Amino acid sequence: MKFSKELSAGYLVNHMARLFERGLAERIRPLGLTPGTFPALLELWEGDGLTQKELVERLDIEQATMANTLARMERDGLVRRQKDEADGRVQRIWLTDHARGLRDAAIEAARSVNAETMASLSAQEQRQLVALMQKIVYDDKASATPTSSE
Amino acid sequence: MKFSKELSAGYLVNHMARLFERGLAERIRPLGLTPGTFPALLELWEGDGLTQKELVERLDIEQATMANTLARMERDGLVRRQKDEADGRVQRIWLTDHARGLRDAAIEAARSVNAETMASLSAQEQRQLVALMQKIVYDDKASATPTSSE
DNA sequence: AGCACTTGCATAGCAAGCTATACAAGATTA
DNA sequence: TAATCTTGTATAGCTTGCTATGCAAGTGCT
Repeated sequence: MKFSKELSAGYLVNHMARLFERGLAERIRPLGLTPGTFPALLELWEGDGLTQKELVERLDIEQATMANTLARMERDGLVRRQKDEADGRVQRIWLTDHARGLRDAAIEAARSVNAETMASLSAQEQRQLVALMQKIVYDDKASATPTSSE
Repeated sequence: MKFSKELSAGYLVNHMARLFERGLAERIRPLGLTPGTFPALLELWEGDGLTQKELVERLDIEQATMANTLARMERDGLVRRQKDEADGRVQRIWLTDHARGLRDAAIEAARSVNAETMASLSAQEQRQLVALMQKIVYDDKASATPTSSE
């Protein structure tokens, strides 16, 4: 029974994800950011005051992972967590001015990482790749929310 | 300046890699395996007695990461490390009988994860995706050995 | 032989993912 | 109202990635 890593989607996607993450880490390090905070920052830059639960749902990250990421972000002066006065369990997440100020440079960094890491593909191939990945990521999530059971 | 995570290759590839990894973890847990050992196992199943350095080069993993992964694999009875008698610095990695016996089931698990995670794509789209990822992963490595600049 | 340089691996320490579990605040219900 | 269930976060402990650093074993030079 043969199995070639060069043909395995799982193997390739892991390797590819590491390439992107290394590139991003390198580029946002000067900003004092790390890759793990990026998804949360993207959401919060769109509009903060979200709860942890909202972030978890939007990013498909485990709650415990998000709690830790937010703790690091707070430690590093990127967010503040404020108790919701209506519901004492809820912590709403607010960006600091500092985090707000990093937005443009961070997004420019992400753009350039995307461009460089995909430089071996033509523009059309890049669009194809993105479209295929979207199908997997979003269809997969949909099928994880069954209509009948649960 | 807009930036949509749904269109960002870096964001998508990270998300997709987590989907594959979760699927694989679930399926190989009954075998006592974890996803991080998989690349090394694939190489060693092809032929063991490799050095740590050889694994590092073939898998594009940092040396320290590989050292830790191999230590866990040894702890879990998957490999043995034996000093090379020609060169006292080198540790050659040998699979245990137990690890050898896991091969078929593990590869079957990987195959089924690949199939299920990509189930929202047609067979042709799956081939396309793999081809595009190969271009990025292997061209990228090539271009990291520049001929002229940098 | 003795010195510095290189090479192969290990260790420390951190980020970011996961599961399992704890716990306090709300909601429900007998 | 009191007991129980649910919900939102936090914490513990693990894996897997990374950088930086240490160190012992080879290699080369003089």
